[in-house]
Amino acid sequence: MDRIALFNDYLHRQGLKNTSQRMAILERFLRSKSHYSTEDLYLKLRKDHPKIGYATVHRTLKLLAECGIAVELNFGDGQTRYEPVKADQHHDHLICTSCGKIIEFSEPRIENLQEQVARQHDFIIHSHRHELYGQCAKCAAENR
Amino acid sequence: MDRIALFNDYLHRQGLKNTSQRMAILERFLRSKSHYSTEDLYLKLRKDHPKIGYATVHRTLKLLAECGIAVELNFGDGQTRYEPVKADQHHDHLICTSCGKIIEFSEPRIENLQEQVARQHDFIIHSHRHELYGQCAKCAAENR
DNA sequence: CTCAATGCAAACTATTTGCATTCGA
DNA sequence: TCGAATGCAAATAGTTTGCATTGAG
Repeated sequence: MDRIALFNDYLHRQGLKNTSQRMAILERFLRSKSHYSTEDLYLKLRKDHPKIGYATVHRTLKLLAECGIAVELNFGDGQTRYEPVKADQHHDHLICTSCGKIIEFSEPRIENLQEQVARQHDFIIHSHRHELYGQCAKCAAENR
Repeated sequence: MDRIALFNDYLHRQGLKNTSQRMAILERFLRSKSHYSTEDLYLKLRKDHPKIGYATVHRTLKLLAECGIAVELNFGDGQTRYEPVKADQHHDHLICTSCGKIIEFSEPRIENLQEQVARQHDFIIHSHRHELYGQCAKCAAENR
């Protein structure tokens, strides 16, 4: 089941409605390569769908996060970002604090260790956030 | 050098001044066992120092973060929290999304893997954030 | 038809800032 | 004395909400 079907399914189960706005937002969101703040996505959508309001984008992103299609990310700059969940390839982030570049990484050995830690504390992990902040090669070279 | 001396030193190097408010804030902050939001700390301080303003607490916490005495934490609830850095024992967090309980953990093997990942991407890590969200044993039992 | 969704503007919340006054060095 | 710090109030920024209208089922 693809994510569009999954969303429709979720809406139906919750007694919510499938609107053209929601579809447009989801569709555009899924095409994203990077991380969208509500505003980013709102601005992108304006081009093809100038009538979609900011609040609708915001509410739809919340919905997508609820049903597991999106994850909320918070890099500490006071902006919440959303990114499509790829069930098959979980990843975390390296964030360059100089240029803002975001690199994705995934490291199964870290995930394993997380599970070990959780078990030690009788804790059941539902999600996690793992971000490494620093400088990318380019910025490190420039600031020399 | 303890952290009070370290702060004084930092202030002096930056041409800033050591005030009674800053000392009171630092002192109270260091006694904290948990994580303070600006407001938390402001309220605690009101008892003994009713004249200290919110903005001063906020600005001092920023200063403490700058000089490495505090770290900013962001658990995604829209509140920035600060916690004293313990140079000797870095740790990350397990956060119960049911009761809000926060458990600290540290796992050197994860830190090592982080370094490996960074190296692979020509990245220099300055700091990181690693949080595991889920349910603690108690909440998991209750919600059954 | 009915109730959820939308779009707009207004409300909120946490954070940050401007400024007159106070105070440390 | 001089510039930094303070406390207050006001400004911002991001997020969320109320409500009249629209539209899906």
